[in-house]
Amino acid sequence: MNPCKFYKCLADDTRLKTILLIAQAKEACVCDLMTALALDQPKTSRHLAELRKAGILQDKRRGRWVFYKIHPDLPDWAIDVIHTTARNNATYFADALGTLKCCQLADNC
Amino acid sequence: MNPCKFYKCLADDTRLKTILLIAQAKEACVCDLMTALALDQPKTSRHLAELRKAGILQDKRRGRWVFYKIHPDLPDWAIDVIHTTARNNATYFADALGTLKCCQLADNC
DNA sequence: TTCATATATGCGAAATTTAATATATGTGAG
DNA sequence: CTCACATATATTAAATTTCGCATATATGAA
Repeated sequence: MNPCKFYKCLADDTRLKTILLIAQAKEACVCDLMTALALDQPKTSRHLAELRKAGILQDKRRGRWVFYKIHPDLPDWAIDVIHTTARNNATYFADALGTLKCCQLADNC
Repeated sequence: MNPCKFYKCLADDTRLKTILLIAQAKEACVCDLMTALALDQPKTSRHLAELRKAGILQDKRRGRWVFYKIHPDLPDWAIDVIHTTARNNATYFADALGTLKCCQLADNC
C-alpha cells in the first residue's frame, strides 16, 4: 500500500466519510451508505469501487445486497490511521453515523 | 483541523514526502528540501506554502533561510498519523532522507 | 421468463489541482 | 546603495479528479 495512494483515497469527503462509517459499523451495504451520506446511487457505487480497487475495502455480496468492510489485508499502519481518524473526528461524520445506525436498526435493507 | 483537508494535504507525492522528511528531521530549510527531493524552487516553495496555510507546518526565518517544522498546534491525532506513516513507510522516502541528512551534515545551507 | 430491486460502469462535461515560467520580496555582505 | 542568494507568489496552461446522466449487470420473486 503506497502511502500517497492511500491518502488520495482519504482525500475526498465522500470516500473519507464512507471509510470512517464502515470502520465504525464494521460493515455496511451500499444502500445503507447512500442513505446515511445522502448520495445518489452511482456516486456511492463509484467511490466504493475506487476504495475496493485500491485495496482499502473488501466487498461481499449477500443476495441482492453488496456489503463492504475494511479489507482484512490492509496494512496495520493504515488501519491504525483510519481508526485514529475515526476516534478523533466524531463530529465530522456523526450525522451520517446516526442515520446509518438508525437504518440498520430499522432493518430497512 | 478538518480531516478531509488534512488528507488532501497528504495526498500528493511532493507534500507527503516533505511532511515525512520534516517529521523525521525535526526541521529543514527550503534549500535542504529542494535538494533532497530534487525539486525546482517554485514547486518546493508552493507546496510548503500550502502546508503552512493549512496549519500543518510552521515556518521560521533565520537569516536568509526559512526553516519549516511540524506545526506545534497540530492536533495530536494528526501528528500521530504523520509519525505512524513515517515509521511504517521508511522505503517510501529513504532516498530523500539520505540526501537530506547528507546535506545537513555537510552544512551546505 | 418477466419484473423490480440493488449495484456497477461508460462517457463527456465541469471543477479542481498541479505545473511551468516569469517575476517579486526579503536578507546580509560589501 | 547594490548585488547575490534564498524564498515567495502571480499567472496561464496542462493534467487529474469528480460529477451527472444514461445504461448495463446481477439477484430473487412471481
